[in-house]
Amino acid sequence: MNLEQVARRAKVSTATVSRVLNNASVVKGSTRARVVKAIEELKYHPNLHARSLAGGKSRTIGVIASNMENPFFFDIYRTIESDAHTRGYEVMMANTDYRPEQLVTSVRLMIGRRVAGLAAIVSEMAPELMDELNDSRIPVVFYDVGTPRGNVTNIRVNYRRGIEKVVDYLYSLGHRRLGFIGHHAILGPINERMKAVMDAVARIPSLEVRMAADADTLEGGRQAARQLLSNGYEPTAIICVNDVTAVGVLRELRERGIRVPQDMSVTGFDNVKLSEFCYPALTTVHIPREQIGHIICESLMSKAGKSAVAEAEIVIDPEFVLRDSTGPVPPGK
Amino acid sequence: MNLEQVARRAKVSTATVSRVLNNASVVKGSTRARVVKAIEELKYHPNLHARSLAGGKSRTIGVIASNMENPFFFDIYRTIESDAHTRGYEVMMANTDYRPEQLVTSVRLMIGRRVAGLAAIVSEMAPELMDELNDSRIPVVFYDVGTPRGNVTNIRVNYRRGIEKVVDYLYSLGHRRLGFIGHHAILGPINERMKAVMDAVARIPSLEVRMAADADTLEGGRQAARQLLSNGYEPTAIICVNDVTAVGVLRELRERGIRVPQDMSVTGFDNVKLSEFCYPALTTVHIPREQIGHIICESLMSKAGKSAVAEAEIVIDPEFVLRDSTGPVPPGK
DNA sequence: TTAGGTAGTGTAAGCGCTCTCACTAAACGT
DNA sequence: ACGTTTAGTGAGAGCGCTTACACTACCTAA
Repeated sequence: MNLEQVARRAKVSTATVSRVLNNASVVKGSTRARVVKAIEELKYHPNLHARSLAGGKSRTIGVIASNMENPFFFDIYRTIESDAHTRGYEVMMANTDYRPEQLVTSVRLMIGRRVAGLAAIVSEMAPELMDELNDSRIPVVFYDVGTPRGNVTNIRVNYRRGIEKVVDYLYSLGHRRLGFIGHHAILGPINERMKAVMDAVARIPSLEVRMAADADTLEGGRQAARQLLSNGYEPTAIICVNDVTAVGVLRELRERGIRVPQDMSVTGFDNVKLSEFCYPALTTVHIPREQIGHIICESLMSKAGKSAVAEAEIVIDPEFVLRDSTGPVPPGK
Repeated sequence: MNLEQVARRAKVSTATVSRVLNNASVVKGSTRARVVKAIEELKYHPNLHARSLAGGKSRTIGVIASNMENPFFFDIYRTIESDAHTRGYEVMMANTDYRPEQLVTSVRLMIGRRVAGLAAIVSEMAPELMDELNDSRIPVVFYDVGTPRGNVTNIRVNYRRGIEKVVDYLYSLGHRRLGFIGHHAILGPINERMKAVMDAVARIPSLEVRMAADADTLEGGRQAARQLLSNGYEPTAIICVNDVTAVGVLRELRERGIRVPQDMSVTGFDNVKLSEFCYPALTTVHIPREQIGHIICESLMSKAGKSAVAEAEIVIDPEFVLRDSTGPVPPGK
């Protein structure tokens, strides 16, 4: 089932069928009608591979994320998808599960598909990628990792500033022994995040912090909390790398009969919808995911034409969100 | 950057480069090494469109879901992806947001990409699709909707049975005035689900039920709860179409100072991970999402070769899961 | 010695499209 | 009457691969 069969049935050339498919206005009404009829009768579906091969373009943008299960990533993805659709682009998604090899595989897949643009919302990195991407000539946006290059734009959140806001607030409530719950992402910005926490804590001499990490899931947060609390360490507040793990932490604390926020304060990060719906609602830090999605699309789509780039690096300052999971340090602690 | 340039640099023909790319064992070691070197030096990435055009196959399977934001769909997706990868297939995802037109668009997209198999985990339907899919000759699995045909397998959950278990349990606790929270999915099985609820309730004369619906999100569940409780109707138990909306309902009840389960019982559906992590943990019905994913892959991949199908329709009986969000009807109600 | 493998490689015909260019016929201007 | 423009269509070259087939060495057996 191909163009030629449609052409034959409509008694036109393949060129004309192609014109009809691409809405070229040059086709006469009656001819167009014949072609459309043939297409429907034959239930013809153009081969997209042939199309992008011949056309040299794909009108598709690729989105790679570390963990689509976490609504943080999904929210960005959704915005990109919506923006892309309104501009007539398709979106292809890929998940890396925080695995650098999978990142490499996914990037190669996207390059192989000759995407018109590529967004990588990932925490992991593989050094060889930057070179490959650079001379693939594809417009690329990295969130959180990577370095700005010719065709590569970067968006990052001032994580350090966000953490400082959290730490300062907890300090003001009297907390001195803190815990930090991370997730497994050996390379890249999570280390930076750990470092951000360390630094934020180090600014204030009387503060103390211990860390634990597990998967970036509800269950992972719970496991990490178990780990953190298993060594006799008794923090009065737990800072979580994101909202999802924080909800896992809440669960573990409930299990142990530790009340939040009376006995223990907990903070999230991202301000995902779930953070308002869990109990208690999480004090967190808002990351403007829609804005990030829009910026990514804008950057990708505009770059698609020319190669001039307005800004190579965009930094976002996150906002502190106060809810119910934080309170004054319990008396006597 | 194409095969020919690689061939030139490695001083071989394009056929040989192609053989190397496809691991044909026929190539001599030294030749293969030259080609691999050239590929790396040129940072060559084969054009996947050309590949599947020439090869006539795509080694890609398509997955279409109503709402990837809901972990129910994502869990199935993940299983499919994992199974597919181990068999050397790629997966393409598409979201419909419960919109039938979007389903049609997505299916056409997948057909256009000549996917090796297609899984539609959707609640919506468009009648014209079944014909199109049928003579696309692509192996298809529908979850929850559609009708078995030549190349179309169906998987469905015995939703009716699941609801009956929930209703019976609530009845045994003394509940007589029920609420049902659905989501917007006008066509397809949600109506069936509404009907299943009606029927399950109708079996027991003393039972009464009212319905409300909104989006399939946390916020949607909350809105629907508001709607349900706004008319002076005072149910003692709320049955939710799934866990996500149930968590939204919990939030609204908390807001209103209605305690769960002391003042009101709430049930979910799906047994998504979140249902254990919210507070109180949800009484729900388990749908074996991994099993569903495996069945889908099995069906798609095995059918890829021959067209003989073992079973055209597979029905799964869901299991009741008792947790903390349900309790005896409050005294005096 | 020669016929017949076999291993390794090259040639070239597609795959199903898009798009440039050439062409025809009708409409126009002078 | 004639050239000139314009609208509509067709022919055919490519896009970057895969793969059937042809070919060249070299080896083996009778």
